[in-house]
Amino acid sequence: MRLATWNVNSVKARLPRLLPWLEQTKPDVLCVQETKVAADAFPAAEVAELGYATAHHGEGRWNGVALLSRVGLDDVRRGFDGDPGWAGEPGGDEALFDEPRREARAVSALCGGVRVWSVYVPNGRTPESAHYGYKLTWLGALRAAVAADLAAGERVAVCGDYNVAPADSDVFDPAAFAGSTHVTGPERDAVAALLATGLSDIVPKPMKGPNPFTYWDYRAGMFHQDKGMRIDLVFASPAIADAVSDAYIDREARKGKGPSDHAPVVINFDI
DNA sequence: ATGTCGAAGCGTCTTCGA
Repeated sequence: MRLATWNVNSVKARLPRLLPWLEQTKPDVLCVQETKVAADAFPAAEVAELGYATAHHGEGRWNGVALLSRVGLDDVRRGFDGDPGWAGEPGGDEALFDEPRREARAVSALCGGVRVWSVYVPNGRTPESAHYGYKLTWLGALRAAVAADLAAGERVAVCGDYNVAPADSDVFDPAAFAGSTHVTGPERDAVAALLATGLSDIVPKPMKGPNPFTYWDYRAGMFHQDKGMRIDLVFASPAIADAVSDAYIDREARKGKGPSDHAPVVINFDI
């Protein structure tokens, strides 16, 4: 089975890159993040022509996650129990409202015998913002939901944009991130706690250079200088992790005309 | 490392988030 995850930064804008990539790479399952389209606006017909069924969880301007599968797509779950929701404006960093609203940041389904999750973890903005607290709480709730899947005996792969670099080696210069989100102790602890439910971090090999980065800012030639981060992660339960035959970052997809700022992570395994 | 990109609003620019 070939499983991939890709933050496409708008599925509408990225369709001219996504469709050829699917044809070339032929993943069995692709986890997509930041679709940025309403629930019914995912280009499902276009990917269906390539043999993929779609489960999309979307809300419009922000967020949005999807699963594309050609090996089955059963028991689809949009969101998860315990999701705390965000009590602010969709784009703001302050909590303003009494009633948090759940955002389209997680979808899971059974694909080829695996409970596959596509997740888009809240950014956190700054460590001082309410959004940062939301990020930590959200990760804690995700941990509980994934633990329930494992307790139910499912094989599990939690894939997506975690907006956390697990280690200093996952950023181009730790000093440049002092005081920033993505590298703080509490964020790394929350990700470690998710792993501690019984998952392994499948670290992909970079196809060029020493750094396993999956994201490079569009600005300032960051990609060409390889000033990136590893924030797109695949966490897999033992039956999968022990069966991985290959794992790589498709940096070719970050090149050329109209790329996403994230590259796909692809893993192959035999179960 | 703040150099770009994408969405949305009533908009052919501005604002915001990432």
